Amino acid sequence: MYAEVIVNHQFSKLKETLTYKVPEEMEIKRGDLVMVPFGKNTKSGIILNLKKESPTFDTKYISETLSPNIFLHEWHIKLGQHISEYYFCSLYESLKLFLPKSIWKKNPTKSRSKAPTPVKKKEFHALTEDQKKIVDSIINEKIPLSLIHGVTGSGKTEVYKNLIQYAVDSDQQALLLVPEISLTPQFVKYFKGNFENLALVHSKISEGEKARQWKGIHNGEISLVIGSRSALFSPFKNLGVVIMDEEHEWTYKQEQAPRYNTRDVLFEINKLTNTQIIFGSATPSIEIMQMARSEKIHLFELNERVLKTEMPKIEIVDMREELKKQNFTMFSELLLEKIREKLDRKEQILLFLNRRGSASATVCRDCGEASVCNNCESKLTYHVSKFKHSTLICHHCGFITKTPDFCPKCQSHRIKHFGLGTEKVESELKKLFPQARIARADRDTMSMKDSFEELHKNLNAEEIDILIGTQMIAKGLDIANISLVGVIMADTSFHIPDFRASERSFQLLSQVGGRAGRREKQGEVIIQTYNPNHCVLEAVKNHNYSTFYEQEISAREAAQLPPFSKIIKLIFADENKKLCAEKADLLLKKLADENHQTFAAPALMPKMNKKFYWHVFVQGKTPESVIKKIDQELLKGWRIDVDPVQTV
DNA sequence: AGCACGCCGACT
DNA sequence: GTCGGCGTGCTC
Repeated sequence: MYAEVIVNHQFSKLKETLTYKVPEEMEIKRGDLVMVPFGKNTKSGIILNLKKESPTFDTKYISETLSPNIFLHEWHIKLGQHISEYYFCSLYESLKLFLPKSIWKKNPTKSRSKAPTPVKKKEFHALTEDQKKIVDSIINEKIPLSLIHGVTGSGKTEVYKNLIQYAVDSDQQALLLVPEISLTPQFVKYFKGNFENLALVHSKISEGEKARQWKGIHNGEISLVIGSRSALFSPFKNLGVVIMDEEHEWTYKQEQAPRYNTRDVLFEINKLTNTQIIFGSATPSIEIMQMARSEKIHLFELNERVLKTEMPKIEIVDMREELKKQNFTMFSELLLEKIREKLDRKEQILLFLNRRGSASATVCRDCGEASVCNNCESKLTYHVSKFKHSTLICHHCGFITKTPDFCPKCQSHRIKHFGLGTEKVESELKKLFPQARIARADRDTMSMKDSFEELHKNLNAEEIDILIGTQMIAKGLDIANISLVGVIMADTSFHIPDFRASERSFQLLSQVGGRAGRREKQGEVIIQTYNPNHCVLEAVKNHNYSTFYEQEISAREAAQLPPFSKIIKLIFADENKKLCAEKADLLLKKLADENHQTFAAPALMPKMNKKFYWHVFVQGKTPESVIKKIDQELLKGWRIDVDPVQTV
């Protein structure tokens, strides 16, 4: 008996599967994990097929097998094959997604499994009529793919819980996907009372624990997995339902090879296993809403908040008018007035600015020289309070330097810091409201693992009056006493030259706004901007996803952008600037195809970490066919990003 | 990517 | 004859 084994070798000339002899006494089946001799070493491999015929060349024997207990199910292999074809990676690379490194270790991990502590099941909240309708139809009509479009606070989580409960009760496994690790603890807390055999799966879990979880999920002991996108590849034995919360989040796209998109992998899982898939979001991606509107997936709407509270009242403030009123600060009169009012009423305030640091540009006022990072060719950000001395930090590579006392070019002492960031907002606020307890949440203050949970705790205990933060405070905060959200400058995300800039802005602003007035108090949102007539702001103000969607989808159709076409982005990076441009030019010439648009451009951030970046785009109905025609030699060194989430 | 193999020149 | 330098090609 011979076996075709998917081996982790990196020789492009060699086939992906190598043929090995199966020893007489060894029991092997498709999907089994084995160790095989390769050259002088032993490599790990996965059995793809078995066959009787002897090949024409010499073969070696499989040296050992990790099975029978550890193996991949048929749908894992099928999914791996799909991913490898669709995302242009090797079979081993795609199947590796299912296999934590620790699974290959021979010594069986000591089962440190705590005996499942039987918990008294918490009472389920009674579902509202709307919630119940959704749960019932998904279960009774066995709807394969659904999108729940529900406003913030409409109780999507309770719907998820009921769907998961149903799957678990019918002896199936369930998967709940969340966009970020920092959001998992609160979900775990929420679900722990009801589901004992729960595993929390994400990339930061230790290798030993991963192996233990793997076995538990594989043999069916674990019935609910909560995790980030990598949890998709848990070895479920009998998966009944997958819920993908906050469907629109970009973190669902993997940015290293294989560059898969969670949403699209779920469609494939549904095809392969009939698992029911439920997407949930208050601001669904344009792509998924288009599928819902064209009835490729079922659409459910939850338009009312469970507690019947009103949606927050949103006001747009034109900052140009503030300038005319001689107000040169970053706070409009209205925002200051509201902050005072809320502080008086002992209510909490959230201020949002999607930029950290104190100033985004440092310029010499005599010669105009600006501080630029040598590794990245981008401007350095001025930080005052991060270290003992004020510093200039590169937000791309982490380069840090002391703020110069004089201009390195002309020795002038007249150095000015322009622009603003969260750190600056914090220091200004402290001057204006010295009595208020002010906290800041951005990558500079939240380095520690559980600071987010601690922040949540402090906010709940009302130990913070004003929280200022970057997009990390936009989601996940559910604080009863927050009644005011202020967006310091909404414009930061409008002008990014990406066709999804509007969509992203809409989602971000809606999400931040949703932090206000989540309980009985009426929430208020103040959005400061220099573009008060921007169509995104209009839609955000009126909580009107539909008008935003209509506008956006027709713009996409007119420009034949996704979902009306497909984009593949090819990336080349090298320390040699000229080589990048040449490579791009060469590839572009070969890719030329009358049915597809192709173009090349340096990346928006043309140099990062000493390397220059160039992009080549292929756009059309079937861009993959154009790429498949190109010979491998030419694609050497290029990274391929199918359905890129960023096109700059 | 290593590593063996083999072909050729230099040297005891 | 034989030692070693490096170019070539193989890894089931």
